[in-house]
Amino acid sequence: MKVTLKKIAEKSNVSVPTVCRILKRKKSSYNKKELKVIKIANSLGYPYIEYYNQFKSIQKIAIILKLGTGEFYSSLLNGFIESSINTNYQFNIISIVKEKNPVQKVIEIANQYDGACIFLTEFKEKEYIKIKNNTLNKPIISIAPIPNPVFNTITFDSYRGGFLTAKFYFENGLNNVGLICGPNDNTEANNRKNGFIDFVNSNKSMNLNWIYDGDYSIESGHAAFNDLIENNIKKINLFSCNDAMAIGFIKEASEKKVKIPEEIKIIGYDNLPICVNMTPTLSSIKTNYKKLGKQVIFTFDNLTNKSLTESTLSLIPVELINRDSTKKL
Amino acid sequence: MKVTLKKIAEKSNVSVPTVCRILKRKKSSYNKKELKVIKIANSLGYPYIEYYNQFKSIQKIAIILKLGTGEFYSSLLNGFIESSINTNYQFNIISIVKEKNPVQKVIEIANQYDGACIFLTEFKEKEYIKIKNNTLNKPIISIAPIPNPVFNTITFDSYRGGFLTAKFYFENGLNNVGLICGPNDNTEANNRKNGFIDFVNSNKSMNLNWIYDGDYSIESGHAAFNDLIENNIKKINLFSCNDAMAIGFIKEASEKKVKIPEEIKIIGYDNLPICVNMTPTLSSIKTNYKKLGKQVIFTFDNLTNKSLTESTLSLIPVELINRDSTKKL
DNA sequence: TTAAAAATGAAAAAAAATTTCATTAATTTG
DNA sequence: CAAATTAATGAAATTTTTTTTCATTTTTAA
Repeated sequence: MKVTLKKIAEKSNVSVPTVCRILKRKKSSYNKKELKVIKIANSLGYPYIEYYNQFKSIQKIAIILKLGTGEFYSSLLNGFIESSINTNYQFNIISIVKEKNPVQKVIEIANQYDGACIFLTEFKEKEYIKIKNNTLNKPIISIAPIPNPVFNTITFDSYRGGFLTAKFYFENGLNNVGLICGPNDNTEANNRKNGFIDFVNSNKSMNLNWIYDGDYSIESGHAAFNDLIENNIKKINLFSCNDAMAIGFIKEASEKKVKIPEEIKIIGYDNLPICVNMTPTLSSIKTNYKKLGKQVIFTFDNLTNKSLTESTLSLIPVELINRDSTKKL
Repeated sequence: MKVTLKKIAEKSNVSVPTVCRILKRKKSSYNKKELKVIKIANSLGYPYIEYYNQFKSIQKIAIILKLGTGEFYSSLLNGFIESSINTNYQFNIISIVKEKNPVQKVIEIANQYDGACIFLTEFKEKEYIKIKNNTLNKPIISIAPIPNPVFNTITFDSYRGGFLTAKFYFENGLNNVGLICGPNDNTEANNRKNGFIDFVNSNKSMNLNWIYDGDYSIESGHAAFNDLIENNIKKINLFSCNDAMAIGFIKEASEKKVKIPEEIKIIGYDNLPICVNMTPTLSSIKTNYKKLGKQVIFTFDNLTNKSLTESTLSLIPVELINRDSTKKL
């Protein structure tokens, strides 16, 4: 049923004109009676309440992702939230898992908010186009890269991250390298891998002697170590495409008494807080999610203020943090 | 400006009556033209659109917390999200940090959603009462315990967790115990501590030989270890009120070549995924956040279906997971 | 090709919101 | 403390918005 002033008036024991006046008048402070009427109107769901519109400068943005366990998600979300402090943006984190129709769900959510920031690595061009066509006028940003971005995309320079890792080994005379890949349908994981491989291939002195296909999980880090041993490789310098797999790898190595960094060196990706509380501490590629969030907010400002332009791809730089897992001996 | 059918009609090149008919009619499927009108109405912010009301069975609940880094938050949120799969509830995670007036912020957020679930450990009775008085009719649940709950509160049986830990040491003949506390203004942390202390005090054979005041951070785990060494304690069985401090403690012990569990045994709290990927693996109190989420949803169902009753306190049981950090030698 | 059904917009009707205005209540001033 | 001023209120009138009626047009089905 539609909410009318009449109903609000009845509930609050004042006349319709009084309700009308209270709800449409903008004031800096409201007395008890006015607040009572406003509350009743709000609880009935009356849509035109100036009192609430006064605070409406805040943009509610949906951060849509597939949440999982592990420190990565806390770091990601925490950086994002930090970037929104003292801005007009309020980030609402919404996790979609096991949805029959995730595209439809994203469309519904985006339409309910003032904008959306999507981090769904399994979406491809087709899915994004469908979202775009059904969310007219909503500012939408993606933070998961795809080869041909439909929306403005802001992501880390993953290729550069992989590249820096290989470069580090090269510059330290460590030419015998190996790679633990992430999910191969994940563009970002592929970029990390490609940056590493491209550097190695461009330097004749370097040799990529082992590759393992992981899936970003700690368990695939365990499996990676066991695969390495089965292949009888004793000394190697590794790049794990995320920290979780590196953590699993180190745990397994520690149990099997294989020494890191003496025998095997390893560099992870994400620079999770746990990196400094492992033994050995884990070298990793640092991605600054607060920086990413700031760029997202900057882009939202441009999207809402100006007209929608072509979808650009912004790459936030990353850096290698050198710790004990790659210590020189 | 108020959105009227006239404006929608102008934008979509149809007459006012046609717009009216499209927006008020409930249908199972809509043709292209109808969808166009609905989209324009929606983009202009017209509030009475049946199309959207059809999906409105979904309850949007705000999960309000102070997000931080570390695996704990991922585990918490992930359990919550999992519990909402295939229900009528959509959880929206909103982190409030560095707010000048967090109480006012919570009130605003709660009023914008169909309900709220608050996890703000620094709030006390006074704050909750203010929230209650300004969010008439909104179902609100707290998952942070306070001594005298204002809202329905659902939380883990932290006291029991501490109790179980002490009991475990006692049953294994380990009577020389110590404690790393959490923030002392945090009711839940105090409950964990009290459960442990109360069991120890009720058993004359047990001795609480060392207490350290931590703050839940990894760093305070480092500090705790150094304090233990300064006090010249070599052998002890510890309960750390969360995993993060236990992780910091173990890291510091490993650097200083103090062996766990040979010299010191330690049990954490939260059972984070990292527990099984540390060396040694960390014994911990397991809190099942999916269970907690299910109970929250169950309570929401009761709050919305029936009238608001007194605020009850539900305690979800916890269990001790025994791993290498407390291994018998 | 024709008949029936559906969709449309002009006009009318109904409903809702807003303004006017006289009355009453509250506050300020002498 | 009383008079004067100001503010708040609701009935009635007015305006705006929504909804229905109905004749016409368009689409679909036979």
